[in-house]
Amino acid sequence: MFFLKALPTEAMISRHNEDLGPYTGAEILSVLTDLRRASVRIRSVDAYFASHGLSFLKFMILIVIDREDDRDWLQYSEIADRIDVSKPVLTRTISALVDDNYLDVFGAPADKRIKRYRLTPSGQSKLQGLMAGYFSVLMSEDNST
Amino acid sequence: MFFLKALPTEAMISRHNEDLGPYTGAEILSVLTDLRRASVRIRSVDAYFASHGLSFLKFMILIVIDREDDRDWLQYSEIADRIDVSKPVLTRTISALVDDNYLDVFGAPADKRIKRYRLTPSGQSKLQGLMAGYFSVLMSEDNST
DNA sequence: TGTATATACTTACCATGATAACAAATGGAG
DNA sequence: CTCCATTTGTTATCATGGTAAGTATATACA
Repeated sequence: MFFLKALPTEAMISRHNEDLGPYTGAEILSVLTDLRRASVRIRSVDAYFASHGLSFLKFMILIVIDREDDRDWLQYSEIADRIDVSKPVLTRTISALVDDNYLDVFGAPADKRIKRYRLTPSGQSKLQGLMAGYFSVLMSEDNST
Repeated sequence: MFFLKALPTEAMISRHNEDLGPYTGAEILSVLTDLRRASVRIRSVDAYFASHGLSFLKFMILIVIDREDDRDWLQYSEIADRIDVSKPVLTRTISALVDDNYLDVFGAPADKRIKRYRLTPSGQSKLQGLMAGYFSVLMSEDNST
């Protein structure tokens, strides 16, 4: 995600008077400000995971498996149910995690279509090593600009 | 941007006690909730522009040129100064806008390196036609999920 | 039992973001 | 004037998001 470096002023927004509908320039500016703040935060988080050889999505996949209480695995469709990303992207990203030895695949005895995934020891320690930094980056206010 | 369909509960977060640093589970959940809301909003905005044959970035480029008070054009480096996107992406996206006849290119007499861009009449009317819907989509709360 | 439908996951292809490295033109120091 | 640093914008290549359509297996029902 990218964004405007300088948000419009309230005056600039209000110039579009005819198009504002029921909203005031101040309300719109407030939403834009929130969006920009979020987009900066998302960038920091992405950069954090990239600097550790992962992506946010890869981290998400690891964490939803790890988070499961009664089992140490999830199958593809369960991961898809928990993360709002397209299936082809999920397939590709899970494959990369398997290639990197963070996940193990195994089948379901009763249904040959199903693939199940479990964290490897390497995946577990990778995930543990990322958590503190993740919370720290997630919560840190933007200092750039 | 994608995101978790169901955010972690505060209890799940608090389970990472050792890694939370100075933050409480509730504070972290609040930031995650904001991020998720922003990511949903960004998706709506992207979908709005996509349904009109543009992208948010293309819209941004048009609007920063349109917004200029004293001139009806900006040169490449000025656009780059106003939008926080990489230069190759900007080059590619501006080219697409020129190909679609929303922008005109012209040179600077004194410096052969410079390229300047101006909205075509088609670009102007496209932009005008998008504003009301943009504000509406931007401000609408999420109804899905 | 055999055929249609549904489920689980993949393949092919495209859009749009990034970085690294480059070419062309300008401008300043000697 | 010449050479070097700077400015302006592009090319090449990759990462990661999406949709449409496909394969393989399971299931339902006549």
